[in-house]
Amino acid sequence: MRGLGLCCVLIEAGLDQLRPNGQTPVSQSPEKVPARRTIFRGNEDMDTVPVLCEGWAASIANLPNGRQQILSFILPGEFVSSALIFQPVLHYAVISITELCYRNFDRMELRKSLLAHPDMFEAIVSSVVNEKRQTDQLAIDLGQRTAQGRVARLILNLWNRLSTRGMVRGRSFDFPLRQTHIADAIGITPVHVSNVLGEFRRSGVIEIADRSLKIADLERLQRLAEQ
Amino acid sequence: MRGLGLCCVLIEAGLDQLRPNGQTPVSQSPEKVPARRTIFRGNEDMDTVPVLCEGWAASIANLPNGRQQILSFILPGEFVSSALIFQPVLHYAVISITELCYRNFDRMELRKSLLAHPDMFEAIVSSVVNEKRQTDQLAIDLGQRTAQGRVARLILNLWNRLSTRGMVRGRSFDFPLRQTHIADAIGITPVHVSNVLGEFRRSGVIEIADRSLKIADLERLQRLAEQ
DNA sequence: CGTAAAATTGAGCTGTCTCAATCAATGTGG
DNA sequence: CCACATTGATTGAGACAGCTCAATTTTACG
Repeated sequence: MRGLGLCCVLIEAGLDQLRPNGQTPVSQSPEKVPARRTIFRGNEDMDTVPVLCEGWAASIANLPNGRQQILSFILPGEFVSSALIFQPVLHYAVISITELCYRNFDRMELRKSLLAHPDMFEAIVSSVVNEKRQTDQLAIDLGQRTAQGRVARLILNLWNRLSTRGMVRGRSFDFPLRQTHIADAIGITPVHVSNVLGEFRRSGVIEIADRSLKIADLERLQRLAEQ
Repeated sequence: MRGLGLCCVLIEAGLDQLRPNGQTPVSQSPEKVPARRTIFRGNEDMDTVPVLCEGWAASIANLPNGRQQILSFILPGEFVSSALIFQPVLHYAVISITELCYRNFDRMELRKSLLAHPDMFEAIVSSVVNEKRQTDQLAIDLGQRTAQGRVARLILNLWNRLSTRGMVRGRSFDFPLRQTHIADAIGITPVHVSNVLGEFRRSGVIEIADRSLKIADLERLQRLAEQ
């Protein structure tokens, strides 16, 4: 494990431009978490940088009025928050969606090897920038698109991200989200999520069964995503 | 100017933890732009990093369907996009709101001095992280808040950011935004912006005159911002 | 197997939108 | 510096997307 830990995870993370030749930081042993738990509370001081190894998680903002907004779904290989590499504060809560496993890396150790390995530095930077772009895209969707457009884009977004990780089977993939997750992610009611997914299903755009989603009509889904 | 350029701008940027003792990168001469122009088109390759010196700008996403979302208002001293320091692509368009002035820094030169000056590195990193937090906050507002909450929060947000730059007079400040800017920023119609601002004005929460905004009842505005 | 959580469906309501008309402010050329 | 043209703001009426509340069915889980 020593000297391999981060390397593996970062390559899993799709950061394959990274090929460290020297020592790399090691993680503590992996942590397992059951589905549907709060892993981190939000506004916590953290001196480690957690990376998801298996399962799905979400980062989520809890508002004083009881509402909540999911800011991102976290997929295997991704940092829980790449900002943690640079600042020791986790701003939002993190919940597990499925059963999952993550590893903690020591931030100080990580930062040292960042400066030592330029390609690692680039890999991390591009992960920070990607995270920012995803959030920009979320804001655009929430500000300008209809419920149907948002649902369609969420599905396509997950499909694309899972594709690059080899986690799809053609146009089908594991889809562990509850409709409440979707609702909190795209800013509409669970009831309305059900309506929209119902339309999509009845009109033959998608098929959902056994926590698995199939894109039955990609073109139509893409057209819906323009709304 | 030589050796002073970036230093000044970065201190203007509120990054006052920065106190470089050696050489610092220099900017090209400042560019002036009239109000209401497109400064950058979006999806452009850029090998400079622009920093706003005077005036207000906004970064804005143009959707194929004609709609647009303002992702951030850019105030004097701020980077147009801090991601540009690390990647040579500007993802979204930038428009001038008022007449303004900005400076271009050479990215390569900037990066070199980043690595040479650790406190400069920290300053830049915290500006990247701040930008991310602002976007997260935008997504939360768009996903979970009513029109009134969004308008109230936008006003408070601008007031806070201008305060740290000494650009307020008590609870009044220059407010060059048109209602269409507000509409595009918070994802509602210009018509509805007018309605909400009208309510706020009639109920004595704010006063607007001569492109200047006064927070007349801060507590009430903060309560409205909870919605 | 039983209980809790999630999804579906329906009825009625409301916040925000669209369209449109009017009025005020801002900018421009003669 | 005025007259006109353009852009921005206000107001109203009607429409609709998405919400709330609630009842029922289905699925998941200990």
